[in-house]
Amino acid sequence: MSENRRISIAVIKRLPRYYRYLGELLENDITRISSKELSIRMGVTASQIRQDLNNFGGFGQQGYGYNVEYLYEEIAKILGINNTYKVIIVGVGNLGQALANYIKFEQRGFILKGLFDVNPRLIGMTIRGIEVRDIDEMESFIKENEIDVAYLTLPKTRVRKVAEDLTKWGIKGLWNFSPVDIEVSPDVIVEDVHLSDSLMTLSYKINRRMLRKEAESKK
Amino acid sequence: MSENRRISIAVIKRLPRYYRYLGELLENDITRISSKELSIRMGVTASQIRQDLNNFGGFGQQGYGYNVEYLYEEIAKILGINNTYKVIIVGVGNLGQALANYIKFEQRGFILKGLFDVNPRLIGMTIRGIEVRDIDEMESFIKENEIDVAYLTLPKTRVRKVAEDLTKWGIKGLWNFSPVDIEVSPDVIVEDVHLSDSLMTLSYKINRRMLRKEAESKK
DNA sequence: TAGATTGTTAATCGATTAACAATC
DNA sequence: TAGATTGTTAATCGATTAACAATC
Repeated sequence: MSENRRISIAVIKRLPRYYRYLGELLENDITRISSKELSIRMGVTASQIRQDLNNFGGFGQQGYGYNVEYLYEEIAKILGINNTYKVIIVGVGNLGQALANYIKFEQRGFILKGLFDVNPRLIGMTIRGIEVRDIDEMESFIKENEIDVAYLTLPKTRVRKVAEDLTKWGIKGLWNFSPVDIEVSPDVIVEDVHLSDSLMTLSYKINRRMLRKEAESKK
Repeated sequence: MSENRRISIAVIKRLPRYYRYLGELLENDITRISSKELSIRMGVTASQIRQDLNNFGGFGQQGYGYNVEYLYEEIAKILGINNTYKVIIVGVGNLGQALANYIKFEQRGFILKGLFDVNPRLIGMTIRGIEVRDIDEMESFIKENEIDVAYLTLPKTRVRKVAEDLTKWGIKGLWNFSPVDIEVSPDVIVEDVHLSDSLMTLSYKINRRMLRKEAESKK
């Protein structure tokens, strides 16, 4: 493997899925797997699996396949989920509260440290023992607690300003749930979850399916 | 345009983003836009925009560009968000509740009709005037109310069974938030929101950024 | 009309799949 | 050793970009 190979985003997006399937294999006490067998389970080509993995190193063994536990751990390392990240949530509405309660993210290394909102009715409330603070306190909080990542679950009108501030204050990553594209310095990683976009894709596909059926029934 | 051209998933996934940008243009009273100008705003090529749109029809005019409002409406039609879909949410935990409260989805045509859970403590509760029902009542409810779509926000151990049932009962689309891949008949559309996968992608990118910085500082 | 910009064909680029020598 | 399966190169396929004639 070459240390400096440019890894395409398509490959990166597939890694969590490999990780998920390997986790399931582990749960079922399966200790080894070939790219062929895994490809059948996942509905992809064996070639793609081998190509993808070999971007990061040779984790398999000729004639044997892959050791499930070893590969699982290696992918964890690649994904960086052995690290921990200190997290704040900005915007403690419905979605912010839901994410705050979702403990599975902690298992991926994302440790919730603070909650922020502008709404006086929310400020002072606690979720999982963490107090909701006024957004004015955010700068000092980030610096004192060395916050790495912010989940952005606030109204879209305020997102750009907040993202700008967070960038200034040294945030490393933003998990953005607002339906806007954030433009910040390339030093800050932005990962978007555009729920509305996802729903529109669903709408498109349902619609197309219905149109197809109509067309067929006319034949 | 050819009615039966196979549209790639990449194109479809870009449509909501076009729709979003056109909406912003409308808000700013911009009535016309060229592919060139839009490409600059969106950070893509003008060629890609024209190619994408021409999968569905010629919406522009030589020498003029595109009429923003017209194109906006046409994309809405393509996405099928002028239709309405009757929705239930299965699993009224944190995320299910958050989605139930999110009225923006209604604007996209997804009308919430029912909430279902197995937890006796949740059953009977109401959100936005909609009662949480026992999951045992789901079959009759779907048939009586002609439900089109289910949001799946229940624990992953139960998702596969529920998806199977819903398929049997004639659901058209599933918006799946569980970290599992659902396999149902091709008549049912599944759109996944894998939050955990998204978070791992964020982790990967932050990690890579840090490794790069380290490497640079050693030079 | 002249200038602008589309719709569309052709060229390029990148990602996926196939093939197979290396090797466990 | 013989069989299995990887890692990797080569071939194919599809998506993106460039170019330009058509036309408003």
